[in-house]
Amino acid sequence: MAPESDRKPIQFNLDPKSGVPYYKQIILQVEFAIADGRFATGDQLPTVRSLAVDLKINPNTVARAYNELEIRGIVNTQQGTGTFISDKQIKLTEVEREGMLDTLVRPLISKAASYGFAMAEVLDAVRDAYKGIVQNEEEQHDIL
Amino acid sequence: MAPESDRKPIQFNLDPKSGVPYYKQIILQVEFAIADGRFATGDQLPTVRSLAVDLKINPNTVARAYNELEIRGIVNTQQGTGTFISDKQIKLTEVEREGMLDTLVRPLISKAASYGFAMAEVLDAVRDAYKGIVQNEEEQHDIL
DNA sequence: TACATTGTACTATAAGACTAATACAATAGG
DNA sequence: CCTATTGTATTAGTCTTATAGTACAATGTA
Repeated sequence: MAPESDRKPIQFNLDPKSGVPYYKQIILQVEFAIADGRFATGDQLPTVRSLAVDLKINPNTVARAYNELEIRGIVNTQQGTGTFISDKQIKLTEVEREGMLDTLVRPLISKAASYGFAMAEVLDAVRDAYKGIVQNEEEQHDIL
Repeated sequence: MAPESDRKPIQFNLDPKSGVPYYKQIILQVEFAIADGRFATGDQLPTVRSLAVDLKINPNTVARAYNELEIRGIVNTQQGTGTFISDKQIKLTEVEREGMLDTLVRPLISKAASYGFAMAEVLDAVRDAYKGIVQNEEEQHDIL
């Protein structure tokens, strides 16, 4: 067989000492890989079993991560076939998008403000973080 | 001038169904009250016991919340006296501040990006959230 | 000192989170 | 159809979290 041996298969790795549960580490790595372009629409994720073997954990743990990703609409999964990055990168209404953003941003702001961070500082930090992500992108000019 | 007794004592309330643990709800409410000016430097928080009675929970749960707040440097606590909003609103070095912000911002960005939110959208959301907070402020050190 | 007020320590327990073992079910392809 | 491959379901074990009960210790003040 000529599998995807020529495509860099994306390196997952787990840090058992981090305190962050395995399934969450997987979710984060997938999210991040999408964000910086290492995963694109339609790409197949490693199979539940292969990734489980690779990471030396139980398949169920991988499955759980994939499941949450599917619930969030980030991946599509089909039994017998595999799990793939969602074609229609999240289908939310504008209202839902706003709400989602608010949900993500609000706790951050609450904490940042009580720590005395000025709005400008937070804005800069956000810009910096995005800069780090966009470095790998090529034809994703306007995410807007 | 208004002594503490007729200053609105800040209304705490808990939502048992939210899934968010009590002690975290208390922490968040204190953080938020600081952020929007309802708590200012030097203010005394309700005593462990009084708040426990008020919320109908165990004093230890309140104590835990106050403890975490103290660890973060947000309040000062003295046995026999009470718990107070920290005078020196967090004493972090610049390096620590940067690291802290990064820690707060990074997960947000990772998620926002994988949901397809553009940087500009996130920036707007941050501005909006800060606007909501600043409404109550008056002569508070300018958040720039 | 005496005492009321404040936070703290220790312990117990119930609930939930996390992972794994194992067996099941759907799909693709010969 | 078979069968290998994929994800799924069920169950259980272990650990951590969250809260409470109860007793202790420090502080301020008369």
